[in-house]
Amino acid sequence: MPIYAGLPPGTLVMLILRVLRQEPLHGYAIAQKIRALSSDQLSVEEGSLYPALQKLLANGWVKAEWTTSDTGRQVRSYRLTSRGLKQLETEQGDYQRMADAIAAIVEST
Amino acid sequence: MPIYAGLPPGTLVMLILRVLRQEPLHGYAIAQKIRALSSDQLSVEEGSLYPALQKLLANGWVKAEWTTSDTGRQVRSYRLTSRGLKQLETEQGDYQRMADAIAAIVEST
DNA sequence: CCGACATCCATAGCGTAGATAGGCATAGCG
DNA sequence: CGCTATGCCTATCTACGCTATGGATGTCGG
Repeated sequence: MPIYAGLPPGTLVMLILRVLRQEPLHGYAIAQKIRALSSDQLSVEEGSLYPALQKLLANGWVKAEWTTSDTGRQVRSYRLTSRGLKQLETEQGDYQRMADAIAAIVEST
Repeated sequence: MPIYAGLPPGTLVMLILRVLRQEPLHGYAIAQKIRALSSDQLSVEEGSLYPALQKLLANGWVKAEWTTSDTGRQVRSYRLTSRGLKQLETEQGDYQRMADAIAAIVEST
């Protein structure tokens, strides 16, 4: 009876864009980074991640490139585009407004 | 185009329980109160609200009673139960953990 | 050497939950 | 009398993350 095991719906794209803002990463590394930065609070399942990355590609928010990782393995590296950065800022703003609105209710007397 | 026009998924139950903590309210008034407390940022559609209230009733988190409103109208008033209060505290804790985890990522260098 | 395990990419189908779109009814007001 | 706001409710749609599954490659202990 899971309320929501993993991520709050609507935040996955924002979080992916956010971790890609600092440096290009491949899929698996994106999931690990989100997990690490949240101290294991948030987990990105692969069945969520890869479809999401397809969507980001389709919208032109990221560009993908097959490269060789430092472990000598073929990996698909995703880089944030300028459109992606703009989208990130929009989504962060939307999220912040929501979070503030909810906080206003929860903290109301 | 906002990703989510209304509420962030997973928060509706928490918000209903929260506004009922202060006083019993009928459905329509719940929606208005959430909207007002959030300065019109959050809107609860009736098609979301009433099914959610059924769920709260089924779980024993609220009790319903037909009463007469101050406008002389028959309304169904919902009152928070002790189980509902406990549920509210759980959900607020879960939400806060999520919000903190997301903030940690968004605010990471 | 080999099997176990972690890394890595990807898709199909499912479940949950809010949104949309209706239906029905009453009170107040011009 | 219509019009608007109030008030309750259900059927159906849709968005989105999850589960399950499949496959491939590198590493390391025994």
